[in-house]
Formats: sequence, structure tokens, C-alpha cells
Amino acid sequence: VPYPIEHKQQTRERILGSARKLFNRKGFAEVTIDDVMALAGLTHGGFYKYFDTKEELYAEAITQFTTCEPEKWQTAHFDPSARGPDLARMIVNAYLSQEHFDDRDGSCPMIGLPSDVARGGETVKAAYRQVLEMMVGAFEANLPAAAAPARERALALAALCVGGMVLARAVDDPVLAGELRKAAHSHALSSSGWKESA
Amino acid sequence: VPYPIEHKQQTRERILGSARKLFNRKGFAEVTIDDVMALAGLTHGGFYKYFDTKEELYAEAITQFTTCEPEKWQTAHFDPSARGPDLARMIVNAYLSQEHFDDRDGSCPMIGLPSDVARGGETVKAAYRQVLEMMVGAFEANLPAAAAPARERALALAALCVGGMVLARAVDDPVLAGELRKAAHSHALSSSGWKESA
DNA sequence: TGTACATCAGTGAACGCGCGTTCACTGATGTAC
DNA sequence: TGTACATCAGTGAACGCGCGTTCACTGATGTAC
Repeated sequence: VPYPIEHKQQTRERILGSARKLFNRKGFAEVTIDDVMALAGLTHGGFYKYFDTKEELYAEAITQFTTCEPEKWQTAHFDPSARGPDLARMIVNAYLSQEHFDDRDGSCPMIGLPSDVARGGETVKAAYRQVLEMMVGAFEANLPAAAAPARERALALAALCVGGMVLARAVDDPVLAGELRKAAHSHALSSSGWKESA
Repeated sequence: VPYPIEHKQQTRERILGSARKLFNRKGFAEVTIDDVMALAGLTHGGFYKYFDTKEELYAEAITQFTTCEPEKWQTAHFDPSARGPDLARMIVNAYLSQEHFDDRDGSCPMIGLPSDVARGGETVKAAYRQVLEMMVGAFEANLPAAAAPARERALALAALCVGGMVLARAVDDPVLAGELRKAAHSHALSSSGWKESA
């Protein structure tokens, strides 16, 4: 065995990381395999040693988000040991933040890829769904008590957060984008029973 | 003048209509000029008699939505003469309806195209923004009175409606899609001060 | 320890196809007389 | 009214490029002895 066993696995992760950034920024069709491999410091020919098709790479890149990004987020934006309403509020704050809006590469894939995914195959949709369920689950378990069922409120809150960011990204005017983000933010906080605050 | 003056204009509209349907369903990259022209009953060669580039067609197809679809919607879904809270509620009902979810061809372009647009040029973003402002304007002018500013509430409501549909379209499971749509719906109604009802 | 070898991660040329775009041409139409 | 003509909407072959995919090869590495 000429190379250490973990070598191939590490390279694979590196390719996936490049893919995640590029797909998130530019979408499925606009990213070439050459782009992905070059960002990983390799040449295009080796790609098929790691993945069978471009679509497989795409699905795995989305899935990778659920395993690596949440931790990065937690340490960057909020205390992972928090539980209950505080945690949910921190997620909302981080999700609808200016930093998250600006982070084209590392942002939540639900923001940059929904239309690509809606037209993609089952694998891709399943990966997308996994990300959504992670978010909804975090909300559902940590929302303050209220009249409506927790799951219903969690789903609506996810729609509001993702929708606000999707629209903000799609308009060209930074002022309107900021308005959208802030409107979604304060509405998310107040409708979940929190006072308005950063 | 061998052909009647309005002939070219009619053909142009027909091409735009085909483009709107196809782009809405499949996105920018996945639609070929040949597809569009074939759906309009023409061959690809003639395309450049009407548009300079594919991107120009894309932007105009989005814009066309603001001029032709709203009327179709109004007659199909609600009384266009309504004003005030009733109108806003009817828009929400129609937007988050099962019919709208199923209508891949004719649905609001904000649902199917956000990620394409976010990566597109200025023209495309301006066209997208026009659609958004139409929706926000309709909400802003017709929401029931409440504490928060009408514009802020209108923006958040738009984010909730679009976000709910975007997520519903992106997941493969019809049950989850229905949950998302209904959660967004009841949340939109209740947070705008209406009772839950169809 | 040093050397020959087998393995396999990575290379880069090449293939084939699809699509945006161009262009010379056709033929249906309204007009001039 | 009938006929020759000019116009221009629409055709379809062709071009060129980019990209996904394939494949024969290279060369760095760990192993056997």
C-alpha cells in the first residue's frame, strides 16, 4: 500500500470542500469539474477516481454541510451548550445576519441552491431535505411554548429564514436586501414570542 | 411591408411565453434556445431576429410575468376589485395554494428562479426585483393595521410566502412539501391578524 | 541498510456531444403598375 | 384584374467552443528481501 490509508479519504474531503464552496456560490451548471479540482490543488483527470459523476459530487457536497458546517457555525456564532429558546433565538440571529448574507461560499446551501435542487434528482433532493430537517428539528425542540403546534411553527420559521435570505440574495439593491433580512429577522423574533433585539 | 405590423410583435410574445414556461420549470442553463423556439412552433435559427442573446430572453421572460400573469391570477383566484385586508388575504391564499405549487410552468418566477437570478446579471436581477416589489406593494397597501410598520410586515410576509414555496418545491416528499406549505400559510394568516381559514 | 519492485494517486491529451451563435438561403406576403 | 417584384419572417446547415468523461501513462511511495 504505497500511500497511507487516510490519504485518499483526506483528498476526497478536500475535493468535497471545494465543491461545496463553488456550488454554493455558482450553482450546479456553472461549476466545472476542472474548477473543483483546481481549487483542491489537483487536475481534472483524477476526479473519476473519487466520484462517478458530477451529480454524485453535488449531492455529497450538500450532505457534507450537515456534518461539518453546523459545528463551525456554533463555535462562531453561538454557544453550542445552550438549550431551549435561547438556542433557537441564536440560530435565527446567526441565520439572518449580515455575515451570513455576505458569506457566499460557506452559507447554508438551502439559500443558494433551491432551484437547482428542485430540478435535480432524488439523491440531491434527499440531501437538501436532510439539511432542512436539521434546521426544523433544532427549532422544533427549542421554541418557547405557544398555542400552535411546535412543528408547524418550526416549519414556518424555517420558511421565513430561508425565504428572507433567498430574496435578499436575488435582488441587486443592497438596501432592499438589508430591508428584507431585517424584516424577516424582527418578524421571526416577535412571532416566536421574543422581544426585538440583536 | 410584406407582413402585418403586429405579426412580429405577436411572434415575439409567443416566444416569450414559451421561454417563461420553460425557464420557470427548468431554469436558465437547462433550457436551450431550440427548446424555446420549438415550443413556439419555430426553428432555432430565427431566434436572433428577436433577441440578441439568451440572457436577454431570460430577463424579458421574467419581466413578462409582471404584465401578464397577475391578471390571469386575479381572474382565476380572487376578485380583482377587492381592496384592503381581503385582497391581501386572497393573495396569500392563492400563493400558498396546492394549485400554485403544482403549476410548474405558470407559477411565480420568484419560486423557481431565485438561485439562477442571484448569479445572473443586472438585467435579470432588476426584472426579479420588479416582481418582488409588485408583491410587496400589494401587501403593504392592503394589510390590516398593526403595531409594526406596514412595509416591514409586507417584506416579511413575502419572505414567508416565497420561502415556503421554495422549500416545498425543493424537497422530494409530497407530505413534507404539504406541511411546509400549510405551516407557512397558517402562520401568514395568523401573524397578519386573520383567523385561520381557507 | 540498500535496492528492485508493485501499487495507485494524480496527470494531461483526446474524444464526443451539445448548445449558442452565424449566415446564406427560401418562400410567403403585400405592393406597384 | 393580373403579374413582377421587393421585403423580410423563418429555415437549417455549419461553426466553434466548452465541458463531462475516458484512458494510457507517470512518478512518488511503502514494502519485500
